[in-house]
Amino acid sequence: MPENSALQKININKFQKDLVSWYEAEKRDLPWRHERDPYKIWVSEIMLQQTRVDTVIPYFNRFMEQFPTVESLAGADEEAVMKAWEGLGYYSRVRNLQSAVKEVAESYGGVVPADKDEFLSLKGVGPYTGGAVLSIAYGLPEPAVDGNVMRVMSRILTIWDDIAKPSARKIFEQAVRKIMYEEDPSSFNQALMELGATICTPTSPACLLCPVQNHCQAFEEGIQRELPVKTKKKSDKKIRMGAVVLEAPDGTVLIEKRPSSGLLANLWQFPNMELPTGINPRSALEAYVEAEYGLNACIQPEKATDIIHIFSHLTWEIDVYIGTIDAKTEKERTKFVSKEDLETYAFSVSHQKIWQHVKGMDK
DNA sequence: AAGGCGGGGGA
DNA sequence: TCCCCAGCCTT
Repeated sequence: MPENSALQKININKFQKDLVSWYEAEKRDLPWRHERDPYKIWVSEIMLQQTRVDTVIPYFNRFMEQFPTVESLAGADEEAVMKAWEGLGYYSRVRNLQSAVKEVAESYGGVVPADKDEFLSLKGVGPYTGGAVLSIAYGLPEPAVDGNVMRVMSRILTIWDDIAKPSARKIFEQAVRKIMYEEDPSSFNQALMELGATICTPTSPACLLCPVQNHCQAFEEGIQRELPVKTKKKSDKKIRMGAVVLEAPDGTVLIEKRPSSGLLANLWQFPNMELPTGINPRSALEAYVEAEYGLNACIQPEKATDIIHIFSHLTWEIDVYIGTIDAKTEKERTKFVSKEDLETYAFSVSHQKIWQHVKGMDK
């Protein structure tokens, strides 16, 4: 909680008016801003978690064409839903979303609950998403504290808590509650986020264009660049991977579905392994294919390409090989698919790149 | 409280 | 390079 003095310096009524009138005049035209359907607002908020607006827009439009209602998503084929999310990242979001939507269909008669406890109990709905949907779709005066809001509020009120710590969120939620514009919580919450996204940016905020400059205590003291306080995360790990595209005599290719939990859960991939140091990747892969799939692989000696893939917490360096197998034995999570069908499966981006490269070699 | 979980764009 | 993005879940 900011000290009382910080909050008391704010003329709350004027702050609300300056912020919301700026928002009404300047807000970006975004697809979900044409919608009132709580389901559609909800989907947009899930997609927007840790994901930029420009990235989300085409995914949102396609998703709404494919799954326009609670019922359509609740009844949709899981593979089709994963394919619609392919490339967007954080795939547990869509698994949880479909699970939650099914619960809405079954337990709430298909109506997204407007009750805070009920909505927050759904899978994948946390404090931010809960506040966002309840305020935007139902007009409830709940805070929706994301990274933008913490940055904006830390500057307005000079809040020095470390926003990297989970405990900080409650500080900002309480601050937002105290200045909440009860007449229009939807516009107020979205205005705080819009300000953070377009004016009150992390580095070099555009304070001279800011509609609430007069209310900003960091600007008054000239310390807007020192806020918010955020500790750095540790550097990431590097992992060397070997992957192989194996073709059967009939021209089909072996793919495998990843485990149902963990990194890139339920996405499809080519056979791959973490490479032990000091061992020939080709022979390591042949032994792996034999042990894992019971298949006798003949892998070309030269690697086809290598791919660097950077996640937020680790890096894969993938050596890619191609080869052939003489038999087709499918196991529980493997499939042999034709080259035309392959692109109907949802792959991680790194393995999409593997296929793009191998496909191009055929010419 | 800390770490896993994707991918891309901007400084 | 590093940061950060309309965060949530598990441990």
